[in-house]
Amino acid sequence: MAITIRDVAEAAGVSVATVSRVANGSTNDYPVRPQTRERVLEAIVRLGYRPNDNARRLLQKRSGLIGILVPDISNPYYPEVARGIEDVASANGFTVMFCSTDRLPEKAASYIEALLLKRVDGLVVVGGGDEIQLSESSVATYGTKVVFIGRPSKAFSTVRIDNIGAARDATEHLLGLGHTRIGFIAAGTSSTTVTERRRGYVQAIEAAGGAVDEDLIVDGDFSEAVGHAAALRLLRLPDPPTAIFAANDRMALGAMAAVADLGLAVPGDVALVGFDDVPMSAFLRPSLTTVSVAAQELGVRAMEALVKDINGDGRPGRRRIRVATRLVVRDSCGASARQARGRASEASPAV
Amino acid sequence: MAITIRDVAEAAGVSVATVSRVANGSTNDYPVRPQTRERVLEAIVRLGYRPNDNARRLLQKRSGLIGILVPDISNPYYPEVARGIEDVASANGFTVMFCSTDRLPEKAASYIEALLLKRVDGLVVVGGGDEIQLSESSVATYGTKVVFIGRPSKAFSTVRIDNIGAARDATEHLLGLGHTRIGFIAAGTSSTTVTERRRGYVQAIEAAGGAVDEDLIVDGDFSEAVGHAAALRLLRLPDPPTAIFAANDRMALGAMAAVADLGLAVPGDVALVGFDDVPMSAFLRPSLTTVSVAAQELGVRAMEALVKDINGDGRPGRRRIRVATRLVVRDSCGASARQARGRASEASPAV
DNA sequence: TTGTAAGCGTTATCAT
DNA sequence: ATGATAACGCTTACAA
Repeated sequence: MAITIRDVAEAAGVSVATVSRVANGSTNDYPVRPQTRERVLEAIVRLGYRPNDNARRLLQKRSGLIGILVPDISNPYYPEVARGIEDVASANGFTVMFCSTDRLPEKAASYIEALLLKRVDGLVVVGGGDEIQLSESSVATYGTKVVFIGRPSKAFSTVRIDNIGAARDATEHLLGLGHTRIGFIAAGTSSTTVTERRRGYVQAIEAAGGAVDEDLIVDGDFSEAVGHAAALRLLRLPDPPTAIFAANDRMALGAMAAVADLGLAVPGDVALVGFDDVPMSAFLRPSLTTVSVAAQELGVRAMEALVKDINGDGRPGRRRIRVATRLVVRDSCGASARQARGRASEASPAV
Repeated sequence: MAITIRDVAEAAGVSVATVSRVANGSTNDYPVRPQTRERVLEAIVRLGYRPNDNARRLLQKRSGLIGILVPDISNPYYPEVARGIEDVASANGFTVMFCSTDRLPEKAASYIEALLLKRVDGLVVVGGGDEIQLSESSVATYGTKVVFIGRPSKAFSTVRIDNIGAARDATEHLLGLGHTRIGFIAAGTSSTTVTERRRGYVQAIEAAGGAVDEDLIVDGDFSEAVGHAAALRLLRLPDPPTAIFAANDRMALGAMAAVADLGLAVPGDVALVGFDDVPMSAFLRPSLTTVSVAAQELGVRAMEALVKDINGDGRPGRRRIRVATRLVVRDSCGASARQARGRASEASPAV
């Protein structure tokens, strides 16, 4: 039904081999007489011919495909990571397939299966938790190279941030501001990202000689709604926290709303710190103090490692790549309280 | 190098045809003796065999692939649309390839080319502007079915919202609240989405007997940063607007920050209305009044149309599908000013 | 410089 | 119920 290489060959009066040679002119500098090349090119354009990628990939070892598995496409953090991956992938001639598991085991499994079926050359698994089951052997069968971002693994290469250290820093920052009761809004227990951030939180408190009050740690997922509910619960405690550390920015936004809904102020009544530094966070008012993770860089580093593994002729290196984080101190934590206070009081008389 | 159907056949002591039959047991109820099937299945599992999708697709007419082109993956609106597409795509056995053009013509062109090369069965183009050049003929060559979401087309099916009407409603809402000077933060001129929203804004003002002040219309892209800058410019005008209508929620967030940065209050000094109703908007304080567009439904409807076109045996219908929008009145416009005021004053005495 | 032909890994058609 | 074998559309030795 569609235009094939044979149609072009016939139209140009040459063999299919010649057509193939000029069609791949970019990657292949096989000698073809200019005049012939011209004729073939003309036929290609006239007929609108495009080589069938399936056929082409069939006899090459590579599919040229990279699969990306993210837990939740609606979290603005993941698109940033994806962009980093995407940039270096396309720079290296790979096409990216982006799949969101919604943290559902069945969806994750079916995507992994589909990607393996498609013989992706590489697989990037970003975050997520137990829902993702990826055996080393299943991936090894077809030599698929794998790299994890933000999740641990003994078997595969990983690109990670120091969640524990970053969370400890954030918590210490709050501690340093004089807070002793600091709430922590976690996000499930399945994801190591969160358990690590939680550990950092605990470490900081214990290092400061404090005792961890389990009432101050409340579970969530990663959404605004749950952050809102969690903060509400925290703030209605008999002895509520004076600061809240949320495991991600979206939940921090929810928490910020909860504080306002209770007639309280950030950071005056409740100091707030998030995690991720998604684009919106700088534009909240008060602007959100948060841990900046250079999401795009995570993607870049991961894909760079993948490209090396794919092009490399042996078994993949089990790389352990670390990307630095940075606590971005803005207004929500109260460290710059004077300025924030100033702004707020300016606002009051107006209307 | 990898396990092929022949390896399995040999291991199980059967022909490749038999292996193929049991490997496709799900879609194919060809009779195979249970005992034989068992043996083959065992070999498949033991060897970790997975049929090569390229080879398989090569002799079927369909690729089973759907391409999605979005302008900007970091805008939380698009992932919602993508999820709608994704859901019905996978329910119908299609795999989705998600591509973000970043509004760059070269990126768009190269993605389109790659998707056509891959013989995607369907292509969903979401939003975007001039950067996307898609000729009817290039797509027709391989029978690729196309549907546009939120962008007009004579040639292809479209799923759209009534941008003009929705923007008019939003503006009229502001007008009804007593505002006469209403700023509009646009977002480039290339996207019809924005030109239409702008037209609705203009229509509402003119219908109310007002004159459109070009100074009150300021250009932007779709980001928070630009919304912030645009609002700043608007509010520093000699005769600043008392209300601002932003062409999307991210810019509205930026505008909200700008208002606060000038020591003013939303909605007291400046009423604010956005467009999209992304998840965050309900959790801003004041919560953002915005036009809810049911992004997911857009995706669902588009993909449903695509599935019909792909399965349908003829040329695709040029469908014109409309999805309703709804103005979600929250606090930022001041319509529920009393409550909002109440909350704010509760907040003041606290610390 | 160009053409011929042998695969690539499947599925589908036809025998058996 | 099972097995040969011919495609599918392409690239690439190898021949010419």
